[in-house]
Amino acid sequence: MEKLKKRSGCPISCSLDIFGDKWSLLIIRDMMFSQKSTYGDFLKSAEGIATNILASRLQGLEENKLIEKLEHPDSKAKVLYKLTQKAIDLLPVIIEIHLWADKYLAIAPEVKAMIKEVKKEKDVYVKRMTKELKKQMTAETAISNKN
Amino acid sequence: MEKLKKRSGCPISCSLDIFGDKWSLLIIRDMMFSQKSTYGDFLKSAEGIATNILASRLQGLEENKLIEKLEHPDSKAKVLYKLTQKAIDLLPVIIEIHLWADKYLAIAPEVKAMIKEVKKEKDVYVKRMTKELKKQMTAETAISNKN
DNA sequence: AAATTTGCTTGCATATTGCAAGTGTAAAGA
DNA sequence: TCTTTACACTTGCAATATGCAAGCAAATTT
Repeated sequence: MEKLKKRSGCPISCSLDIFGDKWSLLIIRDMMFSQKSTYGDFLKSAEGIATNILASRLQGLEENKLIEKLEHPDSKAKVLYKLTQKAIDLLPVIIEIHLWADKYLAIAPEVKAMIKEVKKEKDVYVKRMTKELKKQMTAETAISNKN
Repeated sequence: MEKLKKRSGCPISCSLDIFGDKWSLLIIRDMMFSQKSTYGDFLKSAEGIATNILASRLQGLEENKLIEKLEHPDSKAKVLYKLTQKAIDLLPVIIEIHLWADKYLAIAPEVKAMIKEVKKEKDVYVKRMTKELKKQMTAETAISNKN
């Protein structure tokens, strides 16, 4: 259980209160770029998140309306996590981090193709990707509405 | 003392390893937008960082070459912290966070003017601001070179 | 010479993280 | 049907990080 404390009215501070940790943006990244959508999917990611931390981050993201829990079409045992528009709109932030990292850090070769594409036409890329994510978003309905 | 562990080759993950916490970006924000440059300045910020945390974050930022320690022109008792180009190039990330926060969070009225300006002409704003920060950057010389 | 400013460090209580193991329900296999 | 297995967590506990208050040394001011 995390507290929804607001340290100030600063937009950066408020934003960091929501996703300013080492894991939240990685979950969103997985959902945006790797079509991951279940608890098990997130556990498989390279960084190796602990199960309890994943649970707590998913809860935080849901509380902050960045993700929604859906019933999985394949099985009742599974839970399908979906990005909200609020999270999709973090794409520009995530893209800018990519560009910065590309400039200053040593990054894995497999992501360089995407970054190259972004560098060519950033706005076009963001718009296209946003549209695509929105399409995925509107595909199913939430179970949390049933409560 | 923080460890420089890299969880993966992902640009987001690597970036979060550097500034993915609740304080680092706030220090950079203070240096970018409020001309803060000393330890005492950072302590005065609205969010209320603890002295030991501030010291540890400044050290981390320096280790990651986002800031440099300079001797303060006014006094030997003071230390002047300065942004590097690497940190200045985080401006687009910070701007995008502002835009996202403006859309989804309740933010203080005093920052709305700046956001409005950004929304009008983002690229122009970023370029102008970057130039200005760079000008400030090239004004003094580092003391860490003396070691 | 004494008091104050400045930039930290130190000690300690509390909170968060990470790891390993366990739990409950649903689905799949025998 | 009975038994595994899959899945999404929860729990306990050790390790680490954070937050608060106090302390401290060097530089500056009074």
